[in-house]
Amino acid sequence: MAETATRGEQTRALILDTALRLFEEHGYERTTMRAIAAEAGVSVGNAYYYFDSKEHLIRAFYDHNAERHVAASRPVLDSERDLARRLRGVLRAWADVNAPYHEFAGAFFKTAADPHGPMSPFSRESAPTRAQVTEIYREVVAGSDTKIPPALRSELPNLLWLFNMGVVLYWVHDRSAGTAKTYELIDRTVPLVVRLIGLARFRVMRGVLDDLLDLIRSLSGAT
Amino acid sequence: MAETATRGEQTRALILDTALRLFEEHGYERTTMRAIAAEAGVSVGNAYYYFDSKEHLIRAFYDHNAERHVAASRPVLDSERDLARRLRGVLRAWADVNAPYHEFAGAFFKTAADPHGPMSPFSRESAPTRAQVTEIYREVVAGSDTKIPPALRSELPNLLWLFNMGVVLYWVHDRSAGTAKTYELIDRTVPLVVRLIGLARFRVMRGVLDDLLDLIRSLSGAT
DNA sequence: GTCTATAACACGATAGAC
DNA sequence: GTCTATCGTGTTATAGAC
Repeated sequence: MAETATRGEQTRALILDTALRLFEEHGYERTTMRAIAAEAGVSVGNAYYYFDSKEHLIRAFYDHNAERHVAASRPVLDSERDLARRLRGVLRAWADVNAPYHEFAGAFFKTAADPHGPMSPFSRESAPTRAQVTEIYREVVAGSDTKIPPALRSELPNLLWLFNMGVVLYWVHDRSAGTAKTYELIDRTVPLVVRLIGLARFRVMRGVLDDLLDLIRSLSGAT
Repeated sequence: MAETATRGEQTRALILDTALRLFEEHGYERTTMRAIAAEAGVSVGNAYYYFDSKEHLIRAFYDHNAERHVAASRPVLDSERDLARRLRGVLRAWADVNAPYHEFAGAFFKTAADPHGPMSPFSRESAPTRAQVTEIYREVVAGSDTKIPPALRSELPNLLWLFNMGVVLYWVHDRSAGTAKTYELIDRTVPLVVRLIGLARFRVMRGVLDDLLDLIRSLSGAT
């Protein structure tokens, strides 16, 4: 593609890369905008020219990693048909992609938690990136040979995205070496989730499931 | 009890009350420590003498509201035996108690999301308050006449506390008038939860449930 | 449109005197 | 316990250069 990015794009990328590196090295809070600008060899004003705020650097990082997550999910989506393997592969891909940033992910998570802020994963500004990731889970479901109750099928990608958010929640709190516990969480919850999906066929579960889906449809859009 | 609080306790309470009032009136971010100190008639340094940081004011608020939640849950716990009614009553009590602070709860939520920060509901510093609230859910279960599978019984209070956190997550994002949607969420999820607990008796569910409980025991304590 | 340099502002937080 | 003075940092403003 375009080997030659415009000068602005280059500067923007330089500032972002520098910021991410300093965040990795010294943490988010302890990295000042002045330090980022100095290390990148630009003025503070220039950094603010490309990023409206320090938090917007996190958003750029978030969008960037969502794309890497999509790419890292490609192999398993192209090679596996079993639902559990597909889901497990995509979640592990997420953890792999984000591993280098685990140290400062807390700060990222904190700004993401601001309910009406632009960084919230539920916000309008996050909609494009959210759609991009939800699309992975649509493909996880669509490309699987596992039988899925039709009532559940359309809502399932959104539920799996929510499940992904749950894994993120555990991950940011995970202090085990190499976030081993998060990988264990993925490996052990995925079979449970798939079994629950299978259980949805049974008469006794159908009542609960239908009510749940009905509830989700009626309450979505609180933000 | 002690009609005469020490001077320190009085000053502390004065600062806290003033802060909460200003948070309600102008929001958390827009209320400065200078404004709190000025309005309370003390110096900024004195405010910091009693509260290590602005966020610690939120912690004091959180502890205070946990106590009010316990008190507000008393009536339903003393009068109802049905599990669904008890659970519903306690959750609605939480929403009632926190209603006046919904506007600035987002800021509170944001600082609570910092994984290794002292405000995280999973942190060691939060353990006493968390225990206090979990105790409500232990009582919800213990005082109920609904049949609960023994395997589930001991872990259930913790799971219900987690469920409460889920309701909080929805609540902070809820922009409906009077957070009507949150009350709807409570009213409609509680029967589902209770039905799921009942389903735990069935053979097909037992496998999933046992694995889940096993997983929880093995992964708890990631923080 | 892209970038620099410098100063200034607001606010959370701290130091040290009394 | 309480105060005043001061610091560090995110952010903005100004005034311009290429």
